[in-house]
Amino acid sequence: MFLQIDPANGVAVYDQIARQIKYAVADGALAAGDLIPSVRELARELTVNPNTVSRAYLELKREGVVETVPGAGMAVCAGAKRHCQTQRRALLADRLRAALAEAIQAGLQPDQIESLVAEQLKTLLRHQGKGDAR
Amino acid sequence: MFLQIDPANGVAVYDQIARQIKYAVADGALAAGDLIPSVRELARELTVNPNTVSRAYLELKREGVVETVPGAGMAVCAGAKRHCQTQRRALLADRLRAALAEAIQAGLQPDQIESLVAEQLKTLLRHQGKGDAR
Amino acid sequence: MFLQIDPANGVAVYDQIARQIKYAVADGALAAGDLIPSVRELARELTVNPNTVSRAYLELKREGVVETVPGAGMAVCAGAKRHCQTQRRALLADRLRAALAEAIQAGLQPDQIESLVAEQLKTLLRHQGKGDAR
Amino acid sequence: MFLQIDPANGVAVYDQIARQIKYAVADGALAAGDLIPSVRELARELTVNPNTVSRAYLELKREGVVETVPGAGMAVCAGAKRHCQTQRRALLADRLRAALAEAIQAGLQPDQIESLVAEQLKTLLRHQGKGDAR
DNA sequence: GTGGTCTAGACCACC
DNA sequence: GTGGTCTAGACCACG
Repeated sequence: MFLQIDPANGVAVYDQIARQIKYAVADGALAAGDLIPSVRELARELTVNPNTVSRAYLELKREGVVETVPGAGMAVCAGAKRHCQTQRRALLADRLRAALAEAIQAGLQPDQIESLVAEQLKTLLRHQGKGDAR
Repeated sequence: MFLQIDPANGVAVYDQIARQIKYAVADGALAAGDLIPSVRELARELTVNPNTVSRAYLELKREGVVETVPGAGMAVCAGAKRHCQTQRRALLADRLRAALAEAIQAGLQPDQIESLVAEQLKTLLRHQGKGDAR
Repeated sequence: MFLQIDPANGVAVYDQIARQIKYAVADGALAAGDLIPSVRELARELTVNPNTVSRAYLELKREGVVETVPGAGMAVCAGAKRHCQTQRRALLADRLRAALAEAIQAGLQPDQIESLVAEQLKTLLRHQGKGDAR
Repeated sequence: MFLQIDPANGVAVYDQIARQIKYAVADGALAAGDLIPSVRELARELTVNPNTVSRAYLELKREGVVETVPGAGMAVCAGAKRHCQTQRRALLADRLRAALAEAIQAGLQPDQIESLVAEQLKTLLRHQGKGDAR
């Protein structure tokens, strides 16, 4: 599977898993009806405890992104794509807003903030262009 | 004092306190030699556990932002302003980078990200212009 | 056949099958000596794993509701009707008791519970009267 | 605390805990702002693993019934009472409807169902009146 | 094979 | 003291 987990990220592992699967659904990489990897399989692949994967899947089920198909595994729900797209945008907007708000509150001027954003974005895109092109 | 603490922020309370004091120093709101509030006073004002304030002050002392002035309290160190400005930039850059990195990893295109940033920034500045200009 | 299976029902599929067949026997829709569908046939019809149907039939055989007729298939036993009627009453009483017990434990007053029951029953009967009268 | 857990209930222990706390909130036994027992304390009291309690609390938090107060524990949220009352009614109505629907589908006549309900309810109330009067 | 639940015990940050 | 996360390993029902 296509997940990249960083255990020392601050963000909980189960959350990283859930989020990236939601992103995959939003992106169309996972379509309605597709089975996601089994708990044990993904746990093995990420070298993570099955409970951790299970918790991520629980979260996804709770949000209506996947449903369990008895005996088969867990499959992406019908209306999940739209839900994930909406949520993705809201989530990212929130995070950005929080970061920008702190910059403002810290006394940075708008042009300073803009240059900071531009700089970070450029760096990230360069890095991604080089090695991270999955 | 001029601090705004949100206990349900994700960010630890002690960290919010320390950070906002550093921002004040970076901004010149607190100048070298100025006394910061006593632990007990600030704790009462923020309705926060004194231990929490204490930990924030410990952090500030460790970083050389403030120093104990026997018999008086704690005062902003000489030279702290430059240090705080540098660190402020680094802190904010980190937060911004994290948010932008997630947007990239979520599959958003650079132009989508830029428009998201611009939108959020505009909203924040408008709000701040009106009432929130503390 | 006349079975309606809901795989996401909480109740196990094999149990739904076994129960509905017993209900049919209790009701007289299946009489002593009648052949029930073959495992493979019913499995195909319900788009369910043959093992699942098999398990349901095993349960029915174990309870003495059906018996294997060599060379023919499985037939409803003599005397099964009475047994099924008794068991049907017990099964349904159990389910009702569980639901009512939870209502009591949730702090609802007896009259509140009664009105809830009456309301649900009325709705169900109206719906069944219209289209769902299979 | 006032919880009664039956580990052999079919219903998951964590679910029993979460439900009964929600019922307590709906009933007013727990008011907004009240701290619920700590994970470890309740685990000890119910002789259950702390993880199980934790999972129940996670569920409650997710539903907006409680929120964590850093360093203090978990407290009932402001609007929780109404939410819990609404949900309690919906939940119980669902369970009743399901039980009644099965009775109808099993071929019972409305008057048979009514007598079944009345009988079970009477038994339950008598039992509760005798020993279960917590 | 699948998911779901539970136990036991550990480590962490925060207050 | 508090909650949050993770690991490890077990048992269960279901298909």
